[in-house]
Amino acid sequence: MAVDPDHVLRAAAALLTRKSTATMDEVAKAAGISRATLHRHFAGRDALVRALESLGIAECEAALDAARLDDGTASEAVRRLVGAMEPAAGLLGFLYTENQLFEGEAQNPGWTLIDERISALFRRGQLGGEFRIDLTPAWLTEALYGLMASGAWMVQSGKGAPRDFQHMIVELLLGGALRREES
Amino acid sequence: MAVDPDHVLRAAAALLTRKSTATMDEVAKAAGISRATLHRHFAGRDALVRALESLGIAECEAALDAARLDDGTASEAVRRLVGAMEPAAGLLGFLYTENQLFEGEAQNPGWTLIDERISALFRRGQLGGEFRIDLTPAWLTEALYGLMASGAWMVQSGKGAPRDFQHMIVELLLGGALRREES
DNA sequence: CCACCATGAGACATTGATGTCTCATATGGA
DNA sequence: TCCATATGAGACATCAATGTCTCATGGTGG
Repeated sequence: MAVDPDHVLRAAAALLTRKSTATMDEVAKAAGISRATLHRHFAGRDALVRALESLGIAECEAALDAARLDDGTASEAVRRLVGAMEPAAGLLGFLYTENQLFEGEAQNPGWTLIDERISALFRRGQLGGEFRIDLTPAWLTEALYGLMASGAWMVQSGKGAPRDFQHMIVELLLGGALRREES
Repeated sequence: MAVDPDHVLRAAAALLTRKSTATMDEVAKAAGISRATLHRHFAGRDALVRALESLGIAECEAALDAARLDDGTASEAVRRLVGAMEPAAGLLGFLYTENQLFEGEAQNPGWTLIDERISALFRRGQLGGEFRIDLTPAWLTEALYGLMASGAWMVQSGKGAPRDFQHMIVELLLGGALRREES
């Protein structure tokens, strides 16, 4: 009888990931509940998006924890991170574009934390001589987001296989497109 | 007296790039004309977006032509392409996200042409032994879009300098984050 | 079995954007 | 100068989404 708010959020995320302009009615249908009930749990579209943002932040942090960014080489950590974030990639893409609208409003500080943890990973790789130093950690972080969004889009549109997601992103992000002799 | 439709389009592109949900009223104000006049030139929001899409396609094709993708090494061609597309990167980012809404409707065939030209460039690099072959041209193309969108976002939000745009994208796309002995 | 409570369905007003219309004005050309 | 045309300003109806409300229902716990 009782609606599971988490299930509703996941359904909303799945729908809004594909169609970011879906109405509350469509979200409710996607979650298998009525619009009235949806509105009882989330006071409005803003509240829903904020809840999705919190969910996205939580999943990112869980992925960051699971990836153990301080263990092993930075490259291995990046690979683990991409793999751990794959399930949340679609949601991340939605929030990534959606947050550009919140111009005036303050950005959720959770993102800053996440940015800093990922930037720290790239910085660790640079200090350890593993990563090149002419690309800033901030850019590498942003590029990781962009590549994950592109990867999620490719998988979602059927242009790429889900099993290639991690490989595509990590290989391009770390190795680049150029063919190397040594490898 | 006569309104320059191209000027209106550029103003609309500049605004919608920053705020993709801007109303027709805001677009009109940004272009310095009244909403009535805006509506006289573009029969509605759909028509406006379609016109922007045509503009984006035209600018992309112009950039592709200017970059002379068949000349020199593929790497050099990629570098020229990114530089040539930089002015249109913001508009591209807008259309890239906006077009995800056109689910049912057919995608403008112009994009397919552009995709194919860029894919062909990456394929040329692979056949010439310049690019690695474990990353598909389709993925490299998509990644290029994603990185350009991220780069445009960084520049636009003030987190990155415009003069670094081309370098950031090309170096990451081609060389990757890993430090190389040979270079 | 009964009371309770969450839900579903739908009506309703509100809001914001849109598209259309009219009219006054100003600009440019004949 | 005079006319044609494009524009600006604003009124107006329409539409879609939203938020709120009521009421009936069905499942659950006591």
